[in-house]
Amino acid sequence: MESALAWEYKKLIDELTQGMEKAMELRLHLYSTSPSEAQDLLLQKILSTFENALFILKQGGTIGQARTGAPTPAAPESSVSVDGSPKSEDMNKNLRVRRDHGDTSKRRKLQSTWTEQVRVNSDNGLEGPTDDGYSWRKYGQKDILGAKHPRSYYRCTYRLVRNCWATKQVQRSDDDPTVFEITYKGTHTCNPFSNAVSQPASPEKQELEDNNSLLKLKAKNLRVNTEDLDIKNIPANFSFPSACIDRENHYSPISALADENHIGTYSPLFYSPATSESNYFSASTSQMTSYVGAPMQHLETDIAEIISAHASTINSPIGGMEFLIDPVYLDPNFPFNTFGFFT
DNA sequence: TGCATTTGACCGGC
DNA sequence: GCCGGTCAAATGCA
Repeated sequence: MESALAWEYKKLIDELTQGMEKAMELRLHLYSTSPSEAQDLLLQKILSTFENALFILKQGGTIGQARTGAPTPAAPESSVSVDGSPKSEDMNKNLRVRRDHGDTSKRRKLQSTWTEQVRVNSDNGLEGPTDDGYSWRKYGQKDILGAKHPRSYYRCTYRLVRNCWATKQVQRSDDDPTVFEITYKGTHTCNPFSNAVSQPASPEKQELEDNNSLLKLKAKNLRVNTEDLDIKNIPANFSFPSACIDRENHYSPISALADENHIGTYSPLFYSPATSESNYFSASTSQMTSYVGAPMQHLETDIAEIISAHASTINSPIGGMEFLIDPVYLDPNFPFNTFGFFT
């Protein structure tokens, strides 16, 4: 009896996942023909419906708890530790200032984790898995015992400036080098509502805002990518716009990809070009930085101390909203007419 | 020059 | 003591 239920449960998830993947494919095709905003919105709603259903299933019906129960990102280790006093042993060694790993590991323990496998097509020169819509910065690589390939560690680019503690690990499969196992840890909080720092409008961003067809621009990028998928020598600097930036711009054409983080069951469809497994992500970071117009490293190192104390406070009510990036999730009172949101 | 990546060292858990 | 995960200085790149 239980096994039958389990089978039905699994079947249901499979079906929903398949439906979601097909919707994603449809979106991909749609973007190759410059979709209208209404079409895009409709697709987002379709995807959100699938996401909701999958999420509810996976959470055993405790969607509310799951959404709000996602670990609220803890504040950075404190403003003191960012530039803070080095530990004595460090002082005795090479003067490197280190953070309190204890807090980090505690936070990691609290974070939700899920894994997905992504196959890439090495024939067309794509050696890395997908750009999942977020902006990642690589912060480490390790040789793993028993693994043929090193594991790469990524964290959200906006970790400190927006207190977003999402990380992911990417490991190339031993058996099939075209398969990457991506482990996500934590959820993104780098949405527009959690702006701890108001980003100055860069010329590019202003141009985007002045240009009333941000959507078309995004679609154009998407179209370029889909075309490039069919050719070799894909421009190394191409990638999808980041969902973070999309959110910054109040637009999330790939929000479903972003939300896959909360589903983790279907394979993303968008592949980023890459030269190696260690740098295949976030080819769009420079592109995105141009949107943001903020020197991230400086923000991280210089402003982090300033904002870190406030970020948790600012973000705390937002932490539970990290699943709300799709309209379906949004509170009815959410200001859809916010500048640039679906406009 | 600014930013992302690389890489060796460090830390906590087991 | 080993190992995975993270940090941050050094390096590379546009």
